[in-house]
Amino acid sequence: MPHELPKAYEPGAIETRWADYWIKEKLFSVPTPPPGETRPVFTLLLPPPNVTGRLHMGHMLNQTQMDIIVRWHRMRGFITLWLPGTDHAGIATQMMVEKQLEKEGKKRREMGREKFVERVWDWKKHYGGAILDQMKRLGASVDWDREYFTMDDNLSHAVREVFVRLYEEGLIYRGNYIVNWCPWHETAISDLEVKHEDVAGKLWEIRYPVIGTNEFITVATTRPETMLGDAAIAVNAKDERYTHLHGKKVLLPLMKREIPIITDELAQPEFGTGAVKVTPAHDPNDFEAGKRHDLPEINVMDARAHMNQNAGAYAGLDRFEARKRVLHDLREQGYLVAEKDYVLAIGKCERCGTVIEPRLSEQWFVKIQPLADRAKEAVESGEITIVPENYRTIYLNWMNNIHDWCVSRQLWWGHRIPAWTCAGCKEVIVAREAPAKCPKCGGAKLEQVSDVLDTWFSSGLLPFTTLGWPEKTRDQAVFYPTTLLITAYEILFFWVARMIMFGCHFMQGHEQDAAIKKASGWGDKKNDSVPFRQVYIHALVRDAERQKMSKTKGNVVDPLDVIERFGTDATRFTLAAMAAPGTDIAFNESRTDGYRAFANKIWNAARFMFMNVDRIEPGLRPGTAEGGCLHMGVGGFGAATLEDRWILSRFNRVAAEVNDALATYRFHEAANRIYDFFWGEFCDWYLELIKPRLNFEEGADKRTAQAACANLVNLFDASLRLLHPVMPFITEEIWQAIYEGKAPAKSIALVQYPQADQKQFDLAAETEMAILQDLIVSVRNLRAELRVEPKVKVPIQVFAHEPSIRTMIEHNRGAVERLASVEKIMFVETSLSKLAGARGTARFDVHVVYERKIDVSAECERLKKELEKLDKGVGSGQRQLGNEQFLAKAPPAVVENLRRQQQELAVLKEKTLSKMKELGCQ
RNA sequence: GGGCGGUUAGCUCAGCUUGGUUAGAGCGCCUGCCUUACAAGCAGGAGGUCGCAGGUUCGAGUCCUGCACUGCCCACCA
Repeated sequence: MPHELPKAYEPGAIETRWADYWIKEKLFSVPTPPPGETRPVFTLLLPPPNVTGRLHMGHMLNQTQMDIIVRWHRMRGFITLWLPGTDHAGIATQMMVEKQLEKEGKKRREMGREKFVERVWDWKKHYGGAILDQMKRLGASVDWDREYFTMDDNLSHAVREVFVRLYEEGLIYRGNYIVNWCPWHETAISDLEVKHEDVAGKLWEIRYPVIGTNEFITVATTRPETMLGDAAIAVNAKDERYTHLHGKKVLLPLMKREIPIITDELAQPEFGTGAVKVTPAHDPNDFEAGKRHDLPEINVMDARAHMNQNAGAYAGLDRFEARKRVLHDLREQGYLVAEKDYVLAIGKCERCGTVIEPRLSEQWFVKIQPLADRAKEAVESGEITIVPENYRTIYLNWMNNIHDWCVSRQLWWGHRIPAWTCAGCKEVIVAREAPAKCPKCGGAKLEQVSDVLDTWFSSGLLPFTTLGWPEKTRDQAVFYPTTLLITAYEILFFWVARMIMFGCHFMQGHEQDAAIKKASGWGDKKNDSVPFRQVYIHALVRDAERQKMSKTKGNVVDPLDVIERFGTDATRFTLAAMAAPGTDIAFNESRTDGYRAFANKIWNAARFMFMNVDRIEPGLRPGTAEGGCLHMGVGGFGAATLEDRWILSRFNRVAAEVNDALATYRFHEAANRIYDFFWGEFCDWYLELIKPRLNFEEGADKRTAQAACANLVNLFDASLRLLHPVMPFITEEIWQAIYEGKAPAKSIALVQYPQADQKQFDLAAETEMAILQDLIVSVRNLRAELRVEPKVKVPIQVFAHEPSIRTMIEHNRGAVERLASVEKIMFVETSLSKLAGARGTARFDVHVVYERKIDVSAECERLKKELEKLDKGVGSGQRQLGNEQFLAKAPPAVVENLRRQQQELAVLKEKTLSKMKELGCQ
């Protein structure tokens, strides 16, 4: 059946068809390998997108890179598991559903917890995971049979198990501390969820009258409303300005409360007045100081950051309104001394932007140091490697300055903390399942603690909970540790660090199946408790102006829109080609447009192939591709020509480079190598060179055409396999078309990735081809210089510097004539380089025999520029060659190269000068 | 207050790990071609003192130091 492909590549239809096919055929589902398995294993956990999420460019970059690496491993024969799932995303999801309720005029609290959670589940069932559907469009080759949700029963069970164990080990504790509190969400959040922002604010100086004196003591604050909860004034013991006030008391303005002057390190003499107000319930430093001096903790705000009854006359006011009133009253009563401009870093909730209020409340914390020590060691020892390496330092620095992790959230959506309070004795019981009665007092009235866990608590467990933990499963033996984690820098601390801490702790003593571990290349790694062996941190995708994409700026590029217009393959290729490690990507559509053209190029090259196959050798399919390399000229097709040997050598070199680049996550290098090879070498040269062989006349010997055809098909097949991880759709489409339903596998994704065969490297062919290309390009240049009419074929003279070069040119005479519009080639035995319309190189001189028609002034202008360039080259070369140090110290090959180059430059210069003279240039 | 990155053609970026041809690509621009795979193409061309200043070296876009501009991350100093 003849291959009929539309003239232009239309990605849309093809891509959805194959994406559906891959899923329907379950091509990427991985059953648990039984004991005795000896193939290497590659495991990758998809960073779970939020269940409320929509696909953005960051996901697309992340998933493209993962899919490239995953497909590459799969094609190289690894048992390749890519595990997908979604995160329940506590705060984000709750917020979204709450906003939805708001539109219906309903409120979460009026609804009650049970109904609300039901509603969220409802939402999840209907709309959750839209992002996974979007992923399918990208061709992400994940195992859909293993899809998980962080609140699935088994994962929730594991979360409780972890919590209880940590509690029993003393690594989780409960207590009253100052935490970051979001008054909008009305919940505690972790340090990481607070974003600091420099804002121009004020520093107010307030004076407090010292009781029993006429003096005042002046303090500075950026949050004057908190003074209502002041418990003391602190001065530094060494600060002589205040020595005489030690032990005295001040009268707190507005509240008319007496509070002591204490000495504490909290007050630094250099800052401001050297005296500082102490508000234990509203500032972490003050809280510590309060503990040291046994001060009362006076909380003056409620959960919404409105002033409470402790705030006296200000009760009921919002904190910012209270601030205004307090300042007003202080000013009126003569206590406000100064108001200074001040730049302060205020913390905001990363989700809603509300200014964080430090709040004293009872929360659950993970005691982090013991976990962090191990997590640090895992990276320091190299059991986990982080790429690019500079993130290693960042990670270790963070681990060195880590604080206990507040894991409780005053939310309703999430994993509820497995702890119960006894109504009788107020004892808190932590248990895997709801206890029937209080173990202390026997009371049966037990109520579960209402807090839920930080989302990252459960996602930090995923590397092992998705593999069946706490059971000891075969999946764990095979797939744990996972091989790699590919993720964005943003969640290095949120997620990556926590997975390392939890993994090292809970999988301690775990051993991967020895045979698999060895086959996978981890035989010498001692520590199998780590959640992954490598971490690759990728860049951020920004907009074309390098701005961070954000909804508020309105500069978000929707990947699905880009895909719609340019195709998934082109979009994937763009991201891969721009993903040089370490630098952010400024996403630029014009690049994608260029790669759409690349897809079209591949498409049309395929049309060309099919056109010839159908005519010359219908039903021809690629031969055995042992080891992924090509076998050309086999099957009695005759000896390989120069272009065959050349392209085969080039292909193998490119395959080596691409494999090498992928092994080190140099995605841009892999993509560019393939691009340059396919377009610049395969299409521009190889296809052009074999056209005469393919265009055999009826009645002539068909064998040459058949050989060319076979080579073409083999090479195309191999190139598609090489490209497949980056552009899975177009490669699948053409690959399937080549095999016409008789493919050796269900998908190109399941056949072997090309590996370089060093035996196919052919330096001679590459050198000869370079000369031939140089000759053809030289003639084209000369034709342009001489203004030869486009269709006129011209005779050329060639002086080959060596007989072998002459032979080579003679053998490829047809190519020169065809590709450079040459009428005939005349070989001469004398140098031609000084003639007008001629060019001399190290290997040959060539002269285009044509009476030139030249625009004299334009030509003179051009020659003048060329001369300047040459002069520069000659100048620097002469300087170097005149330098004894250079001659003595530089490697001989470099010197030799320079000498030869100088000779060539000299000839060119002389020629340029004589041309100018001839034209009468000034 | 610490830490990290970027600065190369009009635009977007490679190249720097390992110093050595006349510094590359895509897009855009100019010239000429509808050459039966592809005008989303082909051939040719213009365009860069590689942010600035020093240093190391026979030789620096590449290594070192400082500076400038720019972006990001971390940080409980009122």
